[in-house]
Amino acid sequence: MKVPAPRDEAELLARAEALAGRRLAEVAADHVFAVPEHLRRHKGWIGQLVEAALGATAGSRAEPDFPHLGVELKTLPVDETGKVTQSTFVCSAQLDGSMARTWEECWVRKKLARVLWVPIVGDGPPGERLIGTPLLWSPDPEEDAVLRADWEEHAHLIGTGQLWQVNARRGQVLQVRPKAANASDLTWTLDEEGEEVRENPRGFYLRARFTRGILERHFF
DNA sequence: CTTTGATCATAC
DNA sequence: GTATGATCAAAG
Repeated sequence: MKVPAPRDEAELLARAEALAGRRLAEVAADHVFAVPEHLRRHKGWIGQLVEAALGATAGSRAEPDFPHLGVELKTLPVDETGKVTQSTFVCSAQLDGSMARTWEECWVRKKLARVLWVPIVGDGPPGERLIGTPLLWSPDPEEDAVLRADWEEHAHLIGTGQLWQVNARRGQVLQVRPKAANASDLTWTLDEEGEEVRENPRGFYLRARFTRGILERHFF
């Protein structure tokens, strides 16, 4: 079943709400997706399935899932009580000096400007997991402020060649972690002297605490 | 139980 | 190599 792109936010949200309560195996059957026994070798399976079910324009392009709506789709793994259990990847970090200089123009802020969060309940076999109640969200002023503070700290260190000081312990809600096929995957970055050196690619992630707070504030 | 650092699949 | 989609698994 091929789903056309949603016309507007209301249609997108309505579709997502219609999926709530369904098992992933049912949704997969509708869209001719094979259901893996576990996600060990299929880590992006849930996200891709939900994209198909909602009519996202799939692909590896650097734009929102719904370009005409400016909406990004993120699945959120939660336990039976609705608590988010994992961090959420936002975007990769530009280590080569081409990173945005201000929060206003950075990728993190653009990506998080409008997000459709779709909770996925359970950690058992993927097909048995349930789709939860979706939430169409934008950061409120407090959330934007804390994200900005974290981003500016990371951006400053990366921009001044101090990547070695950046690890996952930094950032209240936005952290920087490896993002690669494996630890031997290297990209170029600049050290403190401006010399090109090889480093592991990194990405920006939202701590589970942050996304947990978003769901709690809206549903409890 | 939670978090950090590492890893998996796929398209281009 | 870059991007998309994330979860795994060891360590705290």
